[in-house]
Amino acid sequence: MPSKPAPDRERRYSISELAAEFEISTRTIRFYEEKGLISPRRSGGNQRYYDKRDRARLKLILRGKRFGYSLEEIAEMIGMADVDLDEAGQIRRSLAYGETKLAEIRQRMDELRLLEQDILSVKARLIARLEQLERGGAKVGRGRQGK
Amino acid sequence: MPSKPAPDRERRYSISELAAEFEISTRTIRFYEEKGLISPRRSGGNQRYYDKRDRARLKLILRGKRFGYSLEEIAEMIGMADVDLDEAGQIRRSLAYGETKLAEIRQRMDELRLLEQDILSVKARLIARLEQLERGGAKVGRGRQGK
DNA sequence: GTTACAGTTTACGTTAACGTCATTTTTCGC
DNA sequence: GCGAAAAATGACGTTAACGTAAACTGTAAC
Repeated sequence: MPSKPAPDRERRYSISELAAEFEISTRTIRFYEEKGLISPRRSGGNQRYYDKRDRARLKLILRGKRFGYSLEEIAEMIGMADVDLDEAGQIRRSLAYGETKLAEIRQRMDELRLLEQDILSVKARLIARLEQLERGGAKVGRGRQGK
Repeated sequence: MPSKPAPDRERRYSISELAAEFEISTRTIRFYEEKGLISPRRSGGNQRYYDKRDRARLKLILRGKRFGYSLEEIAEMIGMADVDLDEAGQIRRSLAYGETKLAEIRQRMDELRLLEQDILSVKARLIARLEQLERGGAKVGRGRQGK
């Protein structure tokens, strides 16, 4: 039985590498760190280095943002993903929190379906109107413009 | 054949009614109007009155927000929902725009599924750790805290 | 070693999306 | 017709989420 599984020389990312990959600024990444959302290690002369997990973390943050979560909310989510395993009680609490989030996500899915329906029905209306126009009909709507 | 289908006395909402229903402030609603997102009619002494369509509009705005769209982006979406039927060319353009949005929405759905997977996998890890704890095992993770 | 580029910290600036008065009108119940 | 509640308008304040500039340090190629 080998004493250690060999730490497997993990891939390291510089801040600008990640910035380029996710199309955000380095400032943004440092900002997330200020807010406690990521905590990369420093190498030699005080430079940040990101590993696989940090990268996944960043991905999660951006994904959360795309769904309208604030950084603070994301921090909570991550707090859950980050408990770094302590006490059983803590873990149970985190599991409960996770359930809440899952429920939220499922509701979001339903809402997305609704949004899709909204747009589809607008589409239908437009197509109908278009066909009417092509048949030479002329009719005016409410004519209220939001300019 | 009756000359007119009778305009069907539509339900009217005051600004505070809508604010209460959607749990936002009246200021917010007026703000959306400033930005051209809604344009309610005024009744008698200059007061805003919202009809069914305005209400649906507001709903759409809030839904959009929950998905991280900015008001400006939502305005675009709505621009589409609002063309108020002019020329056939315009309509075709709007239809194309709608297709883009639909594609976006479908991608969002995929992402939501990914987010769900993220959380589910965290959950699995936590449960595994919990069971280990209950069997009396003790092991420490990386122990990096983002405080 | 030096030069040029990438990274670090500090600090002030900016923008979107409202919040919060203060003041003036309207509306509504009596 | 009147007082209280609701609405309108205008103006300034606030917060989150970065942008931007300056001044310094580390790192990589030659």
